[in-house]
Amino acid sequence: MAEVHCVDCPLRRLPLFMSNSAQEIALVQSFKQREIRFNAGALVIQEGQTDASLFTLLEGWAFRFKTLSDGRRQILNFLLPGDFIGVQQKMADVAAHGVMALTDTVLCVFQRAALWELHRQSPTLGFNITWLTASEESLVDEKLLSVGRRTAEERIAALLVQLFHQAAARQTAPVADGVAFPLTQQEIADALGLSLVHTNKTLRKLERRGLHRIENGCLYLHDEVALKHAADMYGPGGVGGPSNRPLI
Amino acid sequence: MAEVHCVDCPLRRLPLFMSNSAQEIALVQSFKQREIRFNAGALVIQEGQTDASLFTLLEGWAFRFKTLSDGRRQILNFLLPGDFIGVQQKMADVAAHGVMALTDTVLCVFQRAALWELHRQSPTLGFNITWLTASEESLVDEKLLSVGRRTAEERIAALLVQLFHQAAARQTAPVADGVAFPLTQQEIADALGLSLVHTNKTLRKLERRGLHRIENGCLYLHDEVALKHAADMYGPGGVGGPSNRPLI
DNA sequence: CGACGTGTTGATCTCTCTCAATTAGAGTGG
DNA sequence: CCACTCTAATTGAGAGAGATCAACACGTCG
Repeated sequence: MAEVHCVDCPLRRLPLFMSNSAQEIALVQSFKQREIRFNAGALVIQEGQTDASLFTLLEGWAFRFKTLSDGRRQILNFLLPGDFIGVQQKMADVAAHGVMALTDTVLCVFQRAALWELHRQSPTLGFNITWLTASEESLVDEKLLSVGRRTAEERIAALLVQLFHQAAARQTAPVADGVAFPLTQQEIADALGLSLVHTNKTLRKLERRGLHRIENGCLYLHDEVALKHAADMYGPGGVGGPSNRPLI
Repeated sequence: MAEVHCVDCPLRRLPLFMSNSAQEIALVQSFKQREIRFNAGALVIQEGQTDASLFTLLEGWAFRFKTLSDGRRQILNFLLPGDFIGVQQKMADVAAHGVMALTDTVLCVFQRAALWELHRQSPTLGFNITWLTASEESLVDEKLLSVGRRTAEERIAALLVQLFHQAAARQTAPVADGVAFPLTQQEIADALGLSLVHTNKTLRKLERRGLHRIENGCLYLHDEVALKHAADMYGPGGVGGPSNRPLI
């Protein structure tokens, strides 16, 4: 149960993340309080909670979500190792979102003042936080385009392509040509604004057409070009391209 | 055509915005290059453009949007005076969004390096930029909930309530109990992921029920409680509540 | 005065939702 | 080892919210 020192953070070994100076790493370390584990399905942050801690996702997947009073749920985006959690809770004047663990997860917990102190003591890390926040917004933008204007088939195809790249960029041990994919169809549905049943039917249709396969919690893209075409995605479409991203 | 000095920025007189120190204002001023005007409908930033300037919206309304190859358009959020424009363009590794002027607008133009320099030279302003970015993301989150999980009627009601508060908070001269509302129904439709026709029908239904009225480019909420109820909004639901927001 | 943008309304059509039922796998307890 | 239970995936059938098509009204503007 030994906690990782930030210097030895396994995430820093991934090519996705840019390297920090020893000084920056020490600063981040000084704000780390502890690690905390959540089981799959556990609520990390409750909707409406405004005094949540700051977290960094170290292991596992989670997601941000919002719900309506009758239980309808919208998943805002998925969180993967290296993602920063809890910036909005301290800022928002509109009701905040919840965060739920999708798999068993390990999080690094930072004291609440860290957000400000990082800005104050290191402009570079402060800038990185802005970068991460803006970058997460881009993901939500993309999802809003999907949910607002794409058909069910296009939405599913877009999600598969995007998550594949997000997951691949954080994968330490490449599992053949597939990536770990722990989502249930209900979660896919809630992320895309679709019903469970229609999500299933559309997913099967794409699978029968040979574009992808989901098996034993792994996602394989058999025809990424066709998927991107089906999704009307003509950009790079993935996170983790040429440029690196900050790690706090 | 005299350009405003940041010290005399009319926006600072609004109760919505928190006050900055003279030093901070001078710093912001030092990065201001000029003002620029756009006519209604003009493209401020093109989709995919990654070298755009930074702007602050001084007068008028604009919106951020994304489109698919066949022209389907999703409006991501509306921009009102005081909003900061262009942070994502410098950060995103996914294709960026466009920005279009909704009315005739005046923008303050900042040099591109300002984003980093503000962080470097003033942790407070750097923190404010993070705040603004996170706050904008909250708006997109809320819209994603609408588009993904609310019915057409709920979406329209939610949008009316939200825009009413956003507009009211920036209004200098209160126009009776209404606020300026320059949106066409097409733009409302594109913001909510609905068709123009269905938007019109739903809008009329709410209007006939006496919940609101749109007349001569002004929006009046006749029964805000009922609208919030119709929208399934139980939080404060508005931007610009008790706490002030930064102005860059 | 005609062209154009915006708003309005009616009539279909269809994509997606809801309801219902079945299968398969993983645990659990007797 | 075998019922029993629970969750997740799957498939069919019918219903409905919202899309599309088509007309028309109204104001502005060159």
